[in-house]
Amino acid sequence: MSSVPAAENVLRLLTYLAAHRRPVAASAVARDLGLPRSSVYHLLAVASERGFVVHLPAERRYALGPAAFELSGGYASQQPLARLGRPLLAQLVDRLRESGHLAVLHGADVLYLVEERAPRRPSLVSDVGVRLPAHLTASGRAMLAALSPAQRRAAVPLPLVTRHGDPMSPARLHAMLATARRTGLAVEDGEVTPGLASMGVAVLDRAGWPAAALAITFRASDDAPRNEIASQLTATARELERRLFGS
Amino acid sequence: MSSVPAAENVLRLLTYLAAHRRPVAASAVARDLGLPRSSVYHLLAVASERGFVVHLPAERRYALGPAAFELSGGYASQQPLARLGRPLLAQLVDRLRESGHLAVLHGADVLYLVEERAPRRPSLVSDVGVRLPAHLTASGRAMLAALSPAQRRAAVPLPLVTRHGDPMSPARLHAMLATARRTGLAVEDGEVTPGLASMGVAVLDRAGWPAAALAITFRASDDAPRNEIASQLTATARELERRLFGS
DNA sequence: CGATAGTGTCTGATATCCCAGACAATGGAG
DNA sequence: CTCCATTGTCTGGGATATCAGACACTATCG
Repeated sequence: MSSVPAAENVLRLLTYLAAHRRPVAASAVARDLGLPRSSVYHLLAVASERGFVVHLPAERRYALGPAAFELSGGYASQQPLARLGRPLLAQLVDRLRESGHLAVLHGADVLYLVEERAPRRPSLVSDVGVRLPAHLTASGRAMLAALSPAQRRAAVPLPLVTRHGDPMSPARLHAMLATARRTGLAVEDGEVTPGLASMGVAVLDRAGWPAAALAITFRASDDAPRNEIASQLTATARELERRLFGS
Repeated sequence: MSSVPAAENVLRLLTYLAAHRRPVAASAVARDLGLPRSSVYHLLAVASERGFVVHLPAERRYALGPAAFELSGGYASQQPLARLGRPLLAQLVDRLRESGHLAVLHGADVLYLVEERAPRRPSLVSDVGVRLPAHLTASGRAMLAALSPAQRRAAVPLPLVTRHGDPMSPARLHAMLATARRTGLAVEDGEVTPGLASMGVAVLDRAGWPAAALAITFRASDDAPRNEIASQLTATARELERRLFGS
């Protein structure tokens, strides 16, 4: 425990609320975070005053407030990745008429920073600010492929499971990542959303570390223009690297 | 000051970082938040451990981290507005081929929750998680128009200024809001971004309070299909009301 | 290069925050 | 309706978090 426990606990509270798809009861917070109930009320009170939490008295529950949401705007401004990546991704999506996103690796997951939806395409499961396990997504695989073996071991938790909780073979992931390393392209086909496939390309920094990945999501049909997508996606990732890191 | 000052201060820290477009030095945090320097380092340390802040040693500055960004995903999930509004806005944007957004009123500002960019349209100034003064935007005007006079007085700070810092007449805003009230439509023309205009319609709850506004941004030319935009926008706002609040 | 200002880390005494617990209010089930 | 569980609010003493300050390190400027 840190030297500023109240500060740490309020951050744990926000993280907890963000992980829940529904507003949460104070007693659940106390139980799940292992904090005294009265302390939780204090934290909720101060977080409410500051706009990070809203109390829903009718439901006797708490949810994140506008100030929590607003951090995303600040993050996006401070992060060159999102700021420089967005217009490039927008152009790519306009050209290909398929939806795309920019994601970063965060622990064992990918975190989606930018999403560009193409016309007549559904909103993606990869909503901004949402996480998915890296090993299940094209973006995640592209980035994992670019890590050193030690980094990869640290990033990927065992045992591996699919999106539905079934076991997944490490050898299968290993083979996919080897292919991604060789071709520069990572793929995902129907594993996140049936009927949809994705291609991902890592955006590497000067040290070869995957700072991000760009991906395009398309219908998994036989006539999908995979070669076109692959070459445009790769060119866009290279351009983003150039803008971010110089070349 | 609250009964949990460390919790409050770490939230103030996050708010401060979110308000800065660039990473920030610890000494600036201490100075501007009026906190002891050593306390700031403690807060930054715990926020870093929890992923809410990242330290950029090369610049000797601090920025928001991925956990801060991730709160936006949680917020969007918990908020029916964003969840139910996004697909409706997506359809509207696909139909009109113009970009649109969904915003809420927060203090004197609008806060953008959802943005849908149309093909070949620029990324909007109204990036998600960003604020603009309500009185300058179509969404904000639509919502201000729907407030009671007392609520409006509380929401709109005087003196009014334009985006470039010039004075703006309260009588002019008053006239615009009266028109918006009469027609159900609020407009903004070149004031946020030269050459671009927006139309906004408020989404009212059962008590007639503006829970949100939908807006469409388009080129401010004489041949813009304003009537088409107006009727589609209004229909979408009514549908969102129906889905959120029943009718 | 040296001087200076700023950054980061650490310390410890004392003021204050945190926790356990009590009580009031509310909601739901039988 | 009563009973019980849950939610929300409040209290106060002792453990500990906080603040002022010291020191080491780093970057910049003349």
